[in-house]
Order: sequence, then structure tokens, then C-alpha cells
Amino acid sequence: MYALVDCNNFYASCERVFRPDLNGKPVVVLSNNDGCVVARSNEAKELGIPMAAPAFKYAELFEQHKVHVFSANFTLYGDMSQRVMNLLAEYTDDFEMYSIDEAFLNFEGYKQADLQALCEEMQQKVTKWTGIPISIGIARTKTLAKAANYIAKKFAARTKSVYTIDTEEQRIKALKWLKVDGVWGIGRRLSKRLQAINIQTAYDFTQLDDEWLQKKLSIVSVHLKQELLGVESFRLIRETAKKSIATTRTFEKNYTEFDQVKERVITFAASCAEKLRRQKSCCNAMMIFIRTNFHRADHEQYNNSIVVKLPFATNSSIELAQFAEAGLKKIFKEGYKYKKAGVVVVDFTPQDEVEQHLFENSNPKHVAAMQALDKINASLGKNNVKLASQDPKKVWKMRQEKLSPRYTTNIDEIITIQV
DNA sequence: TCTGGGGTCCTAGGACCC
DNA sequence: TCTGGGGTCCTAGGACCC
Repeated sequence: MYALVDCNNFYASCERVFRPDLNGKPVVVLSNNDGCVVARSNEAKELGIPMAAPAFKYAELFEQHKVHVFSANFTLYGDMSQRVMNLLAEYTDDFEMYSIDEAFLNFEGYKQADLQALCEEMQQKVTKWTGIPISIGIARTKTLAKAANYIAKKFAARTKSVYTIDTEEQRIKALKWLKVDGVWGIGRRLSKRLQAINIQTAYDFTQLDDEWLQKKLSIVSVHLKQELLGVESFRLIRETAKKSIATTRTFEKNYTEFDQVKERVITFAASCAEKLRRQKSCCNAMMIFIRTNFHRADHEQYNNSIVVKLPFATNSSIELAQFAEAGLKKIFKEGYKYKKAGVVVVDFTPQDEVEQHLFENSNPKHVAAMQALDKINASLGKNNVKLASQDPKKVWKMRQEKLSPRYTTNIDEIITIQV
């Protein structure tokens, strides 16, 4: 049996842990640049604030209903996530951290009643010890566990946030209740197509013919159907090295000069290089993209990207910055107002398996330089040492007007309590 | 004025090989 | 008049997830 543990309204809940005065009040968390809503407390959801709502369009509503607004504080959320995951890991070794706020746990050989009881205990313990409320869905497959979790959350009062789909009766009841677009793996496009042929519920979906699914949709939908029938098709994915790494940002204002965009792109490349070194990979190619603000009809639009094949695999910030700059030169055009750019590195080789080429290779001196750079930044704080071509005057500033303290990771920002 | 960021997997079609 | 068959690899784009 699988248990899917999901933190409720995770980012909003993280903010509340250190602001208990906000319990019962509407809370939203914004994306980078305070752009749009990425997390909402139940009270905020009830006010009709949709996911991904642009913050500026809802400013009035926030004011009117005294919604507490936070800028994204990923340092805090990452640390809180670690605390939750550490507790979950005490229950089983067979464990997949699916996202920052979700994990699949594999429990073998439990009786159903025992597992339900164990998960109820886990639910209470995590909520009490970390302050983050969680919901748990239990079932034979990951997809059914997702559905069970949805039910646990939707009917929290009745389920006490833990729900098991075990018997055939429960499975069919759940699937007949679950709308097809609520199935894990069926998104907007697919559900539209399915609804057009009168497939409304997850149960309807399981009645479709395998051959038809494979031919008209894809092999994934065949697996999905199996999963909903209770036949395991998706296994736990143990922690693996990433296959692509990206750093992309929307700018706080429009950039028109090559040098401004260049500084950003070099910084993104250096950030990708750092992430590569953390997982001990080198990349063989990188993609650079730039674009204007597509929301603005009155702007001349331009977006372009380029894939740069590297002459050798590397994770040196210096080399990746050079390749990124060369790539940018090929796609940058004067006369546009740039609003967003990004660097994505792909095609990895483990760093200790990089082949030596005859003529051109990564500069071996960079290995020690990068080790030193990472070590200094780890002990003295991010970006203490950076490339000279990276924002030496600190021009770049992300908008974060409502940033909460880093309560758990910075001693100067630790919570103080008045007795 | 203002609209996020980071991933995975699958498929179709083209290029290329013998 | 008539123009094969089978395979691999790569890439772009789409769809999905949080």
C-alpha cells in the first residue's frame, strides 16, 4: 500500500507556523517578484482568489478582506519541508519525495486497519511537531493514493485528514465521485477531450478501451487506467540526478541594453553551474532564451532561444558564463524591451566520467577554483563570491515587499517571544 | 506599473544509416 | 510505367505535475 502525504496549503501554512495570530485568517503567498498567487489558505480560497491570480489585479480585494500577503520565502519553505520529510522518513525507508510538500510512502505487509491507525498517528505527529497540517491518502497504487488524499482533504472534518481506498466498493465509490480532471495525470487539455466524448468521472475513464486509449491518447493514459483499477503501473522513484536544470527570471522592469540582459544571463548560467556541481554533474549543452512581455499588447514582441552544444562537458561557472554570453549574442536584438530570460542546462555526464577530448577541454584549474567558491559561499552566504561579470553594483533587485523573516535558518531572524 | 519558476515524459517527424 | 524496407537517433513541441 502507498500513502501519499501532502501538506495543506504548504507555503501559507509555513508562514502561519510563526504567525499563529493568522490562524483562521486569509493568507496568500506570492511568486517571485510578487507576481501572482502561488499559495492560499482555506479562508483565501473561500474569498474566491484563484491559483496563479496576478497580485496587482487582486490588490483591492486583499485590502478589503484584510488578506495577509507574503512574498515567497523559499529559504523558510525549504527548511520546513525538510522537517516534515525527516519525520515521514521515520515511518519507512521506501520513500519518494515527490515535491516540496508531498511524499509517497510505501508500506508493505500492513493490515488495512493497522495502516490507517499508523497514518492517523503520523498525521497528528507531523502536524504537532512541525506546525504544518498534512493530509494522507492510502491505497494500492500511487494514482489511487492521490485520489484518497484528495478525499481526505476535501472531507477533512469527517476523515480527520486520513482516508483509505482499499475495498472494491470504496474504489468504485471514490472513482464515481472523482471528476476526470481531478485524476492525477489528467490535465486541462486531456479532460476537455474526454468530456467531449462524455467521460465525466474517473470511473468513466476506467471503462475506456485500452487500444483506444493508446491510439487516441498515449501509453501514459493506459497506465493511468491500470492504476485507477488498482493495478500498479507507477513505482516509487528513488532520488535520482536531475536531467535538466534551469534558472529563469522575470525582470522587475524592462531591460533594453545588451549589457543588462547579459549580466542576468551570466548570473543564471553561474546559478545552473552551482546546481550542477551540487549533484556532481557536468552538462554538454545549454539553452538560453530571452523574451519581451507577452502580456503587453502595446509592446513590440520578440522571443527567441538558442541551444548551444558545448565542445566539452563542464560545470565551471566561468565556462558556462562564457558560453551563455556567446549564445546570447546570437539571439539578442536591439530595440526591444526584455522582460524575462533564462538558462537551462541539459545533457548531463557525471562529473567523474567526463571524457577528455583531443583539442579542447574544460580548464582543469577551474575545478579547484569552483570548490573554493562553493566552500566560501556555503559558509559565508550565497553570492559572497561571484564572477566579476555578475552584477558587481547590485543593480538587480527582485521585488519582495512582504518577505517574512528566515525564522529557522538565520540566527539574526529567529523568532522572539515576549513573556 | 504590475502577470512565477522548475521539472518530467511522450510523440511525431526528420535525418541518417544499411 | 514502375522508385523498398527497416532501423536508430535527435529534436521540437505538447502535455502534465507541483
